[in-house]
Amino acid sequence: MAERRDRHPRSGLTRQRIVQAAQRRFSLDGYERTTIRAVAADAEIDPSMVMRYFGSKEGLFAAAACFDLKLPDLAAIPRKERGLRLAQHYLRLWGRDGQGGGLAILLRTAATNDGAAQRVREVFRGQVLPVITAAAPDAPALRAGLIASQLLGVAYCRHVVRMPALTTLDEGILAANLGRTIQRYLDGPIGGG
Amino acid sequence: MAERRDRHPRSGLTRQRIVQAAQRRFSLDGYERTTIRAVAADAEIDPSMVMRYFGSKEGLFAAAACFDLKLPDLAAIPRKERGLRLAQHYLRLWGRDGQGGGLAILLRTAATNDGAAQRVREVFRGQVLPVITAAAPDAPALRAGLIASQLLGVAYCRHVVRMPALTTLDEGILAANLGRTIQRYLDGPIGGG
DNA sequence: GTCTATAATTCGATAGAC
DNA sequence: GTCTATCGAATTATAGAC
Repeated sequence: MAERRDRHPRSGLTRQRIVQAAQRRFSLDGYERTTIRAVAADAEIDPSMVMRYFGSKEGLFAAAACFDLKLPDLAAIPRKERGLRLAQHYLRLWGRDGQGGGLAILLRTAATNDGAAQRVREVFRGQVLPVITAAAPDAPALRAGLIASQLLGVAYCRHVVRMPALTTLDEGILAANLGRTIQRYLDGPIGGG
Repeated sequence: MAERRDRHPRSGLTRQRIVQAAQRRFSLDGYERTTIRAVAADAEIDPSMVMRYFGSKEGLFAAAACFDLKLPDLAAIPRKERGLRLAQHYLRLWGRDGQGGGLAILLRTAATNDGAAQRVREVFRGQVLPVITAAAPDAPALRAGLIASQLLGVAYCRHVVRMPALTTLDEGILAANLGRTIQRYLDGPIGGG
């Protein structure tokens, strides 16, 4: 169904370019400052085409903001290495472009858009929590919440606020420190004492 | 100079009410979604008064977003208690209203406003970094950066995204876990190994 | 499928009466 | 000091020609 080039151009390519441009804009500017006009200009098509394909600005955002953390199965990783591996996976996910394959969209947009904040909660509940629960059946929500707070905080400092103390940091050193923290959140003592 | 009530009302009270309303709006809605009209409505005055007092929307934001972390002097705290004390101080700063005495303004607004992001960097450089440097002269920027990432991440998850895993959490347990993490970021091994 | 033109809002900012 | 009225610009969204 994706092979036919006769008759209608099938619009798949245009749609893809709009989504890519939208991801760039949303991740750099957030929801309200991103305009359909700017997205259309980036995609080199007419603004009204965006409306035709996605109905509204919210529809465009929904199409641009579906993401997958691709978290590894912790059961397949030696117990003592899980923290470091999670940290490395997370940092690699963000890559060097600072967009995190689109993760910056949620991180930035969730600050002012309720729909995006809900998406972040869904990603946590649907992707992070199950993985942590499988590895640490006791108090998984607490452990997962602590891990999420540390990892989201790192992304916030590096890619949203762009603190020099974090952006100029060697990624190996950062991974090692985050790894130790996450390791303790994973299997360390967690109770009130 | 604050005693005279004759002649002009001196405007101090009106100004104060505008700033309070602006802090509420900015912290709840972020920068772009906050309108001067809405701030004026909350303050129960005319929108044009906001312009008269603060010149522009940016001027209003600048007046509403000057904050002080009031960090304690770590030298006066026993070495082993510093992490926990910092965590407790930070959580208390946010209080139970979830606005953090205005801290939510920066946290939320920095996501889409460059000026606010710069403010956050200044708060880090001017308030956090010096305190950490005094307590941990080796690699203070790295240690301070890690601490900031964990604490900003907690605030982001609790008060911006409102993750249930963090919002329903007992504050004592949260403080204990953050305290241990910060303590290691403060005086633990930090290098690449 | 693509683009032009424009409707309908909304907002920041200004001018000026009182 | 305070408020009414309004300008000018920008935005989302729609209607319709090609």
